[in-house]
Amino acid sequence: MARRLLKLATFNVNGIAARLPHLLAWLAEEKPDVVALQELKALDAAFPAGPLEAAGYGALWHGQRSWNGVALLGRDVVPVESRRGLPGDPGDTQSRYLEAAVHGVLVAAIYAPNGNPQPGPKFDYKLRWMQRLARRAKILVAQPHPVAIIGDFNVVPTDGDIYDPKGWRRDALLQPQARDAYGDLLAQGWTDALRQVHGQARIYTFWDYFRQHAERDRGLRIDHLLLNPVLAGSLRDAGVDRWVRLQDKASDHAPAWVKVQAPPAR
DNA sequence: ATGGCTGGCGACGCCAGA
Repeated sequence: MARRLLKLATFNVNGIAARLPHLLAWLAEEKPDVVALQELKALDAAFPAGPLEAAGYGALWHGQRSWNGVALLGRDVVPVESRRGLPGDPGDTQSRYLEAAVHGVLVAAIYAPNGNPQPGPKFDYKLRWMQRLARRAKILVAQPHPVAIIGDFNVVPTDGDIYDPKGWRRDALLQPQARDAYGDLLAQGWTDALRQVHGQARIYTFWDYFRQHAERDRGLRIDHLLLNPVLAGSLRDAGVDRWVRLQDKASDHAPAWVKVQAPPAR
C-alpha cells in the first residue's frame, strides 16, 4: 500500500511581519507539511506564532533584530528541536540555523550568509560558515533515518542556475569558492532535489526587485533542498511555487519544495 | 560599471539584501 506524500518546503520570506499575509495564503493553498522560513528580520517576541497556529501550524523560531532569523513549521505538529545555531563558532550570534524532527524527518533549516561584497570580511564569514555547515552535514548525511537540509544557501551552483552569469560573475553567490563549498556538500552524498527531478531545465527560486525580473523570469536558483540517501530514495517530486513571487508586495524568493513518501510512523 | 527596488530601523536617510 502506498504511503502518503509529505511536502517539505523552504521559503525566504524577506521579513515575516511584511509577509505574513502571503505566507498564510501560500500555506492555505499548498498545504505543505514541513516549512523552513528564512529572513524573519524580527525579534523572537515578534514572531506570529498565534496566526500560524490558527492556520494549523506548530512552529519553532530563532529570531534576531533587523536581520536573518529562521523558523520551522509543522502542519498539525510542533517540530521537536534538536539544535539551535550552527556549531563551530561560539562567537557567531547570527540566527541562521535551526534543526528539528518534523513528521519523521530530521530537518535542518538554514540561511547561509550572502557574502557580498567580495572579497572582504563578509565573504570570509560566508566561506567559514559553509565549512561549519559541511562539518554538521557530514554527520547528518550518514544518519540511518530521513534527513533534509533545506533553505537559502546563497549559492548559484552553476552558470545554468542564473539568467545572466556574465553580469553576475563578480557576485559572492557565483564565486568558485562558494560553488566549491556547495559541491563539497553534494560530494558527501546529498541529493539536490530540484536538479534530480528536473535535470538541466531552467529553474529559479529568487528574482530581484529590479526591471520586472520576476515577470520576465530572470532569476537565480539559490534556495535548495538537500536529501540524505535514506530520504532521497523516497523522493517523488520537486518544484517551485513561482505564483507566490508574482503576487503584489511579494518576497523576492518563491517557496521551493519536495514531495517524498512519508516515513513510516514509529 | 552602475543603478535599479525592498524591509527594517527610527525618524529621513541609511544599511543590507542577492
